[in-house]
Amino acid sequence: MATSGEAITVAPRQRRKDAKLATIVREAWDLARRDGLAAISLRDLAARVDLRQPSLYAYFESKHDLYDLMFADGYRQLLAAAAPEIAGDPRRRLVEFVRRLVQFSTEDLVRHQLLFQRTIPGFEPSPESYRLAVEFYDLARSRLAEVGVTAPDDIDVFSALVSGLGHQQIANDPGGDRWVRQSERVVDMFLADVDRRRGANDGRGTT
Amino acid sequence: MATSGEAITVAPRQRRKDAKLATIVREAWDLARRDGLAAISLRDLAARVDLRQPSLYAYFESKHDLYDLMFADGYRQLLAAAAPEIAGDPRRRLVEFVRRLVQFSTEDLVRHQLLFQRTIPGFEPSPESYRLAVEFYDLARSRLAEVGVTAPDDIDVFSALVSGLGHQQIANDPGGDRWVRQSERVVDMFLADVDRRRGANDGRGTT
DNA sequence: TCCTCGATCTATCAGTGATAGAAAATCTAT
DNA sequence: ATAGATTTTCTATCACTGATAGATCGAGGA
Repeated sequence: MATSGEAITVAPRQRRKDAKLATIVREAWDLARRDGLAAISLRDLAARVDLRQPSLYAYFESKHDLYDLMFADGYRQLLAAAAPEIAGDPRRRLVEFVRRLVQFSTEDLVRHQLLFQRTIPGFEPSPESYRLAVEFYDLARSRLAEVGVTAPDDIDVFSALVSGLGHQQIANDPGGDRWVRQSERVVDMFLADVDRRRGANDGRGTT
Repeated sequence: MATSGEAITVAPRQRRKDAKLATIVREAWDLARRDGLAAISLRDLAARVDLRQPSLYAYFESKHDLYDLMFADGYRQLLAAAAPEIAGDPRRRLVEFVRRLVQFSTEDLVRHQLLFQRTIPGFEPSPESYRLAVEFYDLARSRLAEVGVTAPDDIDVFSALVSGLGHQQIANDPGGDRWVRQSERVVDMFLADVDRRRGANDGRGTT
């Protein structure tokens, strides 16, 4: 009675605030998609959630703080898109993982900019938000480990391949699949290279 | 006398204006590197070139137009960095070409953002500036043709590899060489993949 | 029922890009 | 050399931005 009483009485205010904050973040994404990430107007945003502009500061401390909320939200979306288990052998799991990442990039330009490009002057994710990013990179590393890739250089090269596919896709064929469909080829190319180098110095390759 | 007279009399005004415009663009890059691309203040910029803010509008029509001048300037820098001839066989020439591109990206974050990322809301390069970008991509295509790569899919994959190296380098190791030094490996990986696929359908690969 | 404190408001600030129109500087031609 | 024309720069101002101060309102707990 005592504990549940406390929890319930504290809840309603906090619950409404959390719900409204979620609405704010959702509308902020919508505005960003319409006008551009840096062009979000707090007055526009406030109007969309039935508030005046200064009232927003009850939900975040600054515009950068709003970007931080969106950053964390974006990485949660990424984890939700990338984490679900995939059936099949490790190679196939890696291919599908890559395909999901490139697909994720192409779905939302401004989300891609906020998560993967340093596009807002002065913005840096908070430690709490950054933890979500690290969580994602750990997930990627584990997918790679499943196919036996653990060397830092190999991981660096792999990260470049994936980010390159995503970047080209969104920059030159937004909404299409011109680079998404290269996912399997690029993974095979990468795995063949790792194999070839593991097979060792047969003359070319590493100097 | 007549023609040279005309040319000389018209020149001084235009020459001074061109020189001042060059100064403005140079100072704009400097401000962008300090404060961020989107955070350039026209009043700050004007103060640096001994003008008041409205006077800048004699040199460009809007802030987007300033970005366009910087965009063109950036691609001229890229062409200057990438175009010089390279000695050696085609493969070596391609490796060095890629190394130069990745190096170019890492040298200047905001330049990379303006040239390769759609970071300024609403900004699109003018046809005249875009022509410089096309010129660069033609140069890249010719380097690829030298090693026998002309298929659109191959070019797409190559572009993803290079942009991925540049992106990771500037995002995660600005000023360093963690991805720059993977240039040769990535080119060899790519060429081996093209060869392997040219060697044809030995069971895996294309479906 | 009172009263506290959280939520929202109005009013205002300095700074932004952009425009209008006056003043100053420079070149051209008589 | 001087008058006229043109270019360049200026001051003053606009609407809009993110942010802050302080008053007002309203729901929750005693």
